[in-house]
Amino acid sequence: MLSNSSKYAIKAVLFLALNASEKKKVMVKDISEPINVPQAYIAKLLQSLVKEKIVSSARGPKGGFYLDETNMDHPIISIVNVIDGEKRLNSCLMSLKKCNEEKPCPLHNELSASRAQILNSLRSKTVKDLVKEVKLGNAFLPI
Amino acid sequence: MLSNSSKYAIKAVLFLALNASEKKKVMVKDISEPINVPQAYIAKLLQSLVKEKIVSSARGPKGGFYLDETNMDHPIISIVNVIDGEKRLNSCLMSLKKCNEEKPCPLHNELSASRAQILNSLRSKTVKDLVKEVKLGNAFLPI
DNA sequence: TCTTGAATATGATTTTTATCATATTTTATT
DNA sequence: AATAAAATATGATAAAAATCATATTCAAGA
Repeated sequence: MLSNSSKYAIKAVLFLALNASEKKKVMVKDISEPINVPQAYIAKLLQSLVKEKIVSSARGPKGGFYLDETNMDHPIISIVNVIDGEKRLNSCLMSLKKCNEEKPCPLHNELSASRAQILNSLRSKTVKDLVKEVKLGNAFLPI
Repeated sequence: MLSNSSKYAIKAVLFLALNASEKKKVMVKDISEPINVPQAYIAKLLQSLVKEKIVSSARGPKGGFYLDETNMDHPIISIVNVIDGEKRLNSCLMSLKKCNEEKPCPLHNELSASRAQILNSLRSKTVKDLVKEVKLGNAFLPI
């Protein structure tokens, strides 16, 4: 459903949300280690996110990555869309081209509710929402 | 969530359930075309399924693939397990190694219900169940 | 028993995804 | 201005997934 890259990207964004700020930017090597993703790899992903304004960055000394207020309000799905593209989440579980509500595939009726629920969560939950859960102690960000 | 290969395999199995029988075996080329999957590719997938007794086959003239009664009773998840391996469906959405009920990742609480629901469907619905839906006209098997 | 039609076994190729490496650009600090 | 510290751009390599090709084995029918 989600590529490895998307999962890594989500982890990195949440890590930044919890550990960085405009005052305290964090550089790639200090992100890659705690979230356990190769440095050059996460660097590339972060660059894509910066280009789409999901993440903020600054170069040079004292530079690094961080999230500003508007970054915090992005829904999780926007991360996935940047990394995996929009269509990945929209393909039928059985990848039947014609599968839809009128002509559902045999798994459609069975799975569409859960699928919709997942999409809805990814669409409605923002970075800020998830961070709040971690801060409240209802969720954790382990490796 | 499911690989292309798994989706193809499910399609092929359903196609066989609907169009083949011990009396009327269907050969690869007559499967690959209607389900729109390359012949050599689906052949390989079918071979794996035969080896695990999800699908039946016979070689030589009048040979081909088909499902017998016990084949029809397999849950859909067994197809996925053969093609993708068991762990694919069991990895955390964020691929955190330590994510579980006690230490849920920030998406866990949000998504685990839907995930469980999907797994449950794949586990409980058999080939026969899905075929029945198609025969009743509640579902369709288009390309 | 010979021929032919089918699956099967095996492995090669291509494409996609994941990963690694490095030269370039920008910016704070001296 | 010069230096050094960071991201950025670009592209190379590796691994995995998808696809293609073919020689072998088995079974039916003549």
